[in-house]
Amino acid sequence: MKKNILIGGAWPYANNALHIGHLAALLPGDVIARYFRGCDANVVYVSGTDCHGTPITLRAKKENIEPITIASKYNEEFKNSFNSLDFSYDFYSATMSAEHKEQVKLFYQIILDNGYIYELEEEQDFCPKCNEYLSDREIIGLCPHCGGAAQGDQCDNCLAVLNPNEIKDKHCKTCNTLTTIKKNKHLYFKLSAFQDILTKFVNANESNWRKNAVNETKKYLNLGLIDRATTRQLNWGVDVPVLGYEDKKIYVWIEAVLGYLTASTKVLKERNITLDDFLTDSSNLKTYFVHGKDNIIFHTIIYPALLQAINPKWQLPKYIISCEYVNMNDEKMSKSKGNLITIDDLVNIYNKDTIRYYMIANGPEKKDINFSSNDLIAVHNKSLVGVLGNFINRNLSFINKKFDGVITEAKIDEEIINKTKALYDKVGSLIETGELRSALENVMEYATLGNKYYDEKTPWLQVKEDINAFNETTYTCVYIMANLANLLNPFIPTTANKIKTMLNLDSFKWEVCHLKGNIKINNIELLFDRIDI
RNA sequence: CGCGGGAUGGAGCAGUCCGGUAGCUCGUUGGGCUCAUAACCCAAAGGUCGAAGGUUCAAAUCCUUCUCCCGCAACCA
Repeated sequence: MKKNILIGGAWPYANNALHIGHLAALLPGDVIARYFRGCDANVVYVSGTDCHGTPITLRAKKENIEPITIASKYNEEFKNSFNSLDFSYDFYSATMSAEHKEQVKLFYQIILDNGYIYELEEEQDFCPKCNEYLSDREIIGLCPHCGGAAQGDQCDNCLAVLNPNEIKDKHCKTCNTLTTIKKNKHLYFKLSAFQDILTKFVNANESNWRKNAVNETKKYLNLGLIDRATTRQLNWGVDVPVLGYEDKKIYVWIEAVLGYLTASTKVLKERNITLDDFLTDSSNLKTYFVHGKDNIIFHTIIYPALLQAINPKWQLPKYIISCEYVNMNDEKMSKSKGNLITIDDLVNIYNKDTIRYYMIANGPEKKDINFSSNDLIAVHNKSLVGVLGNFINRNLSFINKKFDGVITEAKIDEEIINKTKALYDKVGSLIETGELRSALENVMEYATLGNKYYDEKTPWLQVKEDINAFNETTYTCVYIMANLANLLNPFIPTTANKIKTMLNLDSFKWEVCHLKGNIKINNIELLFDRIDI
């Protein structure tokens, strides 16, 4: 029976271009997806654009355009950016799509029917001039502690975290009118009902989650979960399927994470599998969620609680692959500092596999990393040109010159065969646990081994003295190349494909590639060009 | 006591969860090779793993205390 694998990449928010931080956070998902496809698993790799929410509506208001214009623009941009780096989503969705909205409403109804949503009337800030209820971030006022300017739930002056109700002298951020208080009703999700089950859930998965995810989740659980509003006073989002809530929408963080389910449903439908079967069959299913550290609790608390509320039999996230941050020269990346590098910036300058390689080999798996283009170039020249590219090129160009591109079948070195077999297991299990840096490092050591082997055997002498020995050396090296292609495919697929094409070999499998017969090399090309600074 | 992250040869980092001869890349020095994109291979020098205590046969790794550095409006992985 085929393994079922669900991989959810975080849904980028349609308000700014994708940058290298997104890349670092999301790329592991693609590596894992490609790996499991190589293992012949039933992989469902989904993501999409998060289109709703307050920031987009505020921006639309400011620029005097419709929110959908902004969301559509970024949605198209995101798709192009992901494509340019070979992301292999089975489906890349968008929360503004009709399918998503419809299905979210159904899920909402189920949660409601299961008794996890209740109505609460409370007082909310209201701007009489705009005639609108105001969210925290639409309010400016004075800090009750220091008297400084406070925005939303935080004081800019003394950095205190405030209860929005205690802010003094509140004004509407848009029109600066003094706010009034008006009663408003919202629908709340009984998150607190899941305190125990989520606590057990974290403890049970501690070894499969990144450390930051475990710590962050426990922190929130220790504070005690509190119920959260599922509705927002907005006109851009998913309708609330309840009478009397026509002027509100479902809160983004409730609706967006359900995108994993709505997008998966679409993929599974094409394969004639129901979402229910897929998620219920826990012994055969592994689920991965891939995102940045600021997204942790939405994937370890909110989403699991929603799943439980919909169907307690469904598997909760098994692997949480939550990364740390990418900094620029020790400074936090930010738009206002102007040190933000977008994915498109990178793709315009560098080979896509160089970018993928660098972001995996130096990814922020356990702590923040510093990005610098000099570092990227150094890694490119050292690892991709010097080790990988050189190993393949020195072999093939020699064969091309001396033997017109024909590699004669010969005995493959036993020791190399054994090492190769072991490598698939080792790298495979590292990928499965999300340790991609280490996985890739192991693969590259294999290429280094190739160079070492070549030097020790001195085929340039063997060719004159002992043609049998020469053929064995060369055939063994080609064997290493063929397996390198397999092993590298999850990480740098374009390059892996080039290797296979040069060797006239076909598809990728996560298993030892045995060679047979003579091999005719296709016209060889350099895998990577050296970058001179 | 606000929260979080960090401190490992000259530089940048891995190893810390699951204790067992301190590892990688760059740089430096010397050697090898000439198949290869001044690429590749070998070797040497260089660290009491921020400090102090503790646990242990054994600590960079576990526990306690301390010092120093960095991030924490918004955008945002």
